[in-house]
Amino acid sequence: MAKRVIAATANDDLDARKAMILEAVVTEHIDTAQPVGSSSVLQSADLSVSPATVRSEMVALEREGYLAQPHTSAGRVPTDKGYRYFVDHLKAGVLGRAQRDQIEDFFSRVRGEVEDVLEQTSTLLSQLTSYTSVVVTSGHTHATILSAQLVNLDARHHLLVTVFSDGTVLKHSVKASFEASHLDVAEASKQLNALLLGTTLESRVQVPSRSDAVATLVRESVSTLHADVPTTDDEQVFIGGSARVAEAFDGVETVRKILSILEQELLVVSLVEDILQKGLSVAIGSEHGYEPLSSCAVIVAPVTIDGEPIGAVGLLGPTRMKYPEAMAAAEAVSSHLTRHFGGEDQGA
Amino acid sequence: MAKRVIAATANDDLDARKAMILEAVVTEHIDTAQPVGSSSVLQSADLSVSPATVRSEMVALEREGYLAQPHTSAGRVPTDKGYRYFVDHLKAGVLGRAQRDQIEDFFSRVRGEVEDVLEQTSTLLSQLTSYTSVVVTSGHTHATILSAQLVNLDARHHLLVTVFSDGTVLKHSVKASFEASHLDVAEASKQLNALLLGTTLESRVQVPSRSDAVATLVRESVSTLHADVPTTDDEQVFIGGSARVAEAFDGVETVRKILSILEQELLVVSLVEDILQKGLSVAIGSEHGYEPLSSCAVIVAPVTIDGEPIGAVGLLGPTRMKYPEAMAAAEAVSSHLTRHFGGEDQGA
DNA sequence: GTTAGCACTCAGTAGAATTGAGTGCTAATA
DNA sequence: TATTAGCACTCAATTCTACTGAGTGCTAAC
Repeated sequence: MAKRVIAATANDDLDARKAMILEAVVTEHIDTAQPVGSSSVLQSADLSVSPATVRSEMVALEREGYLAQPHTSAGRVPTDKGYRYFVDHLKAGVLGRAQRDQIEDFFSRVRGEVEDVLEQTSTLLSQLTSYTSVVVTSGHTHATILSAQLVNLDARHHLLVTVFSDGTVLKHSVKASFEASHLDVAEASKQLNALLLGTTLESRVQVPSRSDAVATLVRESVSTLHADVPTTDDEQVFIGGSARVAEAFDGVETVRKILSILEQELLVVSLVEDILQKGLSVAIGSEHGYEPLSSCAVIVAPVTIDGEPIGAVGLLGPTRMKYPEAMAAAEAVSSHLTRHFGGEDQGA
Repeated sequence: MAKRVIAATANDDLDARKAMILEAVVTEHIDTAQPVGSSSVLQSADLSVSPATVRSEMVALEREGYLAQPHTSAGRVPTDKGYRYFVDHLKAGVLGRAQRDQIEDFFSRVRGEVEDVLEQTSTLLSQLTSYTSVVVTSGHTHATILSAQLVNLDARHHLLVTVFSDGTVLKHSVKASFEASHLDVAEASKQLNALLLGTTLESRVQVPSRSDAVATLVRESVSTLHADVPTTDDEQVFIGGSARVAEAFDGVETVRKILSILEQELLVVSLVEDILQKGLSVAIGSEHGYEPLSSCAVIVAPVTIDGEPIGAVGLLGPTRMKYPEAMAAAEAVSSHLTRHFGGEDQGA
């Protein structure tokens, strides 16, 4: 009875041999998707012990929650905790020469609007890894307005077009409460530009309180603009390789569930942001709070400008995903993106 | 030998009884996804004949290519040709009360930018039908420019923001070949606006040939703007309910293939446009030229403004999809959309 | 032209037997 | 005390067989 004093759950570190065995199980299982038995462990790890020893170690690993057994007479499968240990003790993964080249090549070629670049990046990342990729941009609430312009569509409909310092352009249709003349709209446009120049979406601006047509237009425009912020925050989501979901997971129902989650962009954004906020770069199984995704692992890497986070790239795969490669790819792409948007200037 | 003179493949119409049998097989198969036997035909169609008679009719229908037999001792399954006949002889499908209400409700509520409306419409259509929906807008090459503005980002980078009569806003980053002063940019902006006002993306405009900074900026801006047209034509694609693919088709590989096709937006656009061009509202199996989608049926319905096609809504499902409901839904939504963008004005 | 009757076909299912990968336990060993 | 060989045991997966039954095509009679 007194024996049970040894290693409970407190100690998070495994002795060398257990660690090797765990690693062997994880890599093997990632490779084959099959439960791993004691003898296959011996083939991949070079331990000079017998299967029996490995078995007893595996019993211990199972007791400590790193491994699990699908059924009595099967090999072991890593638990989320097992994967976590594996990921935490990963030596910085290397990227294949080919992939490195592909990334270099991509970033030396891309041109065009930010949105296009991000969309293509998403495809790239997915091709690199064979997992579904996600590229999100956080709202540009910090960007300042470079230009605001009110364009007349018809008698009561106008379009407020705002250009931000980060190059994004927002449009908002403004339905006026009255019919305004072209001249009024032009004047309102001028005033809006002056008023909003240099402010951010979160700034409070002093709107004119007069009740004439122009002032009313200005007020209505500003309130339309600011009303938008709390709801959407204007994040954007680009998903690449959603078809990969069908490869990586089995079971129609699982595939359906994951796809339908990917369709909900807001959810994807908050998922990614949650993970980043927790300071993780990988969320395995249910480490993020979303049970519907508990059979997934999500890798994220932030994209920054001047140290400020402006978005993130992510990968979504099964918990048995190829962490080293996938993490390396995500990191490489995110840092290239960071560089791309930071030092913008290598174009012809 | 001389007997074989009767009905070859020429005649496209079936006698009443064959038609009833075919219809019974199609509806039954759509319902159950199973091959349909002679006796179940008799249950759904009210023919006062024996199974044996039905069988011999089915042999004929098979010979003429409307039905097929998965294997000798199974019931019959409709061929694409069978579905085609079914669809062509469909009495105008009715929409359920609930769905009608849902559509009404949706269109009475939607607000906001065109893009948002279309995206939500796509979701709506998918929910209505449980199929994957596609909403595409054809390029707005016919829309005229209401406003063009050049905004200074940094020394050499400018953003050309164009507002079109249809409410779309385009942005193009212009990399200048030299550093321009703020004043030059402002002047160029003014000239661009004057120059482009009222033109379309396809118009030829007379650019200034002087070699000063402003004129060069103008030239570079215009060429950037026009360079964009032939490649992208600026169609947009909104896909709703891609998760439905996993429900509607079985076989991981099929699902994967279809998903990966849906990811290629250009392909989707041309698919939809091809079908419309052929004057079809449904393309069954390989009636469109895309073999990868030969297990699908695609329903399309155009969206117009003043008779001009400005886009389309579509549904993608298995060939055994619920044509009457799906077609009715697509039509209802497309006509609501048409009305929504035509008579824009029911807002508060 | 229609139908009853019948032999036939063949996917699907269920059960039984077999296989084999892998385990846990125990007793011997270093 | 840690390791190991040996062995009985477990249980998913596979294979085989037999059987079922839905559905056919054909033929001969109506």
